[in-house]
Amino acid sequence: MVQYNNNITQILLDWFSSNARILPWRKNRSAYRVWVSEVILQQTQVVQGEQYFNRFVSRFPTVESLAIAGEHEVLKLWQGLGYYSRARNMHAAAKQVVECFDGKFPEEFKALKSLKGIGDYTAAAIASIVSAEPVAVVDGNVLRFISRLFGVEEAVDSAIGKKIVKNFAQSLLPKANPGTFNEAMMEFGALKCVPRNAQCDNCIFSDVCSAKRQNRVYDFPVRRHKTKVSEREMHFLVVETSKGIWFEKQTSRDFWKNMYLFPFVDSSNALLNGIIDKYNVDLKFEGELVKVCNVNHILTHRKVLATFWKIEGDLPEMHSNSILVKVTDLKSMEIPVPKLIDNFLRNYMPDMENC
DNA sequence: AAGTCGGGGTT
DNA sequence: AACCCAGACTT
Repeated sequence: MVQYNNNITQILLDWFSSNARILPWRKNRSAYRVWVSEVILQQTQVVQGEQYFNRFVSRFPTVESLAIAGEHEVLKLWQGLGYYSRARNMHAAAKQVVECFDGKFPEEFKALKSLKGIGDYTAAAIASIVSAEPVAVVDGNVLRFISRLFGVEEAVDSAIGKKIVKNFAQSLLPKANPGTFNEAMMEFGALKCVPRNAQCDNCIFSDVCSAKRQNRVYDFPVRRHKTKVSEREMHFLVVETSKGIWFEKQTSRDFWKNMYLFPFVDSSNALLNGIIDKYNVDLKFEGELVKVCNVNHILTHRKVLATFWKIEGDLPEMHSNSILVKVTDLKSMEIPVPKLIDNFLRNYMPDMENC
């Protein structure tokens, strides 16, 4: 078995040495840069994350520069990438590094896990790649690759199933350059051992792969969890005042936390009074309430049924979470907004300029 | 252990 | 439509 595993390890390393993609975080390596790349790539594909990585390290080349930035600027750089808690946690972690680690980014698994937003996967990735700590990573690619290779029948979205995969991955991990091997497993899962239309013909593991030998490649990885998608009605009010459009920062436990939205309520019944009550503002409106459009915005666990309304008015007093943005500044504004709002601004605000 | 959190791509 | 992506946090 040991010899068997050594062969698998070496075959994968050989494959990686001639098939590794050239990616921006694979040069000028540092714990900081690897950290940025790993967090961006959480639940995010490489092609989507690449440009975000370049912009992020260009604006924040060091952990200190990130720590002293304002959160809204960090979120603005993250805009469009989703899972915005990653950006908020990174900002908090940067401050932790400055305060608790004297500004030097930690490189050991245990220390890394003490930072906000760094769990088992990210700590193992950074520790193995930067300081050659022999800890195996388990991400979506590894779950698929290992569960197929060894025919893991246990559900990988259970604690026991994940542990089984982790143990297999750890058993394959070489003591020399464990980070390279971790990257190789993920690269193989991303390029060859893909979810559908896996490239099993001429696969370098076709003779040893349990799933392939059983002709059950797509039975793995076993998952039991099925995602439930709930619907959520949101009625946004676009208030055009003489000083600009009214935006509100999401501060509740609701999603899109700390991003900016138009003020909204869940029901169109008594919309204006609902807004006035919810945000406790003295909104002086004039003219008619006009429905601009309906938009169905699909998220992973939610279907947002959005309706955008507009009205002209004025806000005599504003609280700290309110902001007015001039119509002419909308396209270059500094406040972070989710994709739903960004799409609305790009698709419908030109019409409003003509109103 | 289960629920929550975005957005884009593939099939 | 359903599933997946270099997952982590809260309850």
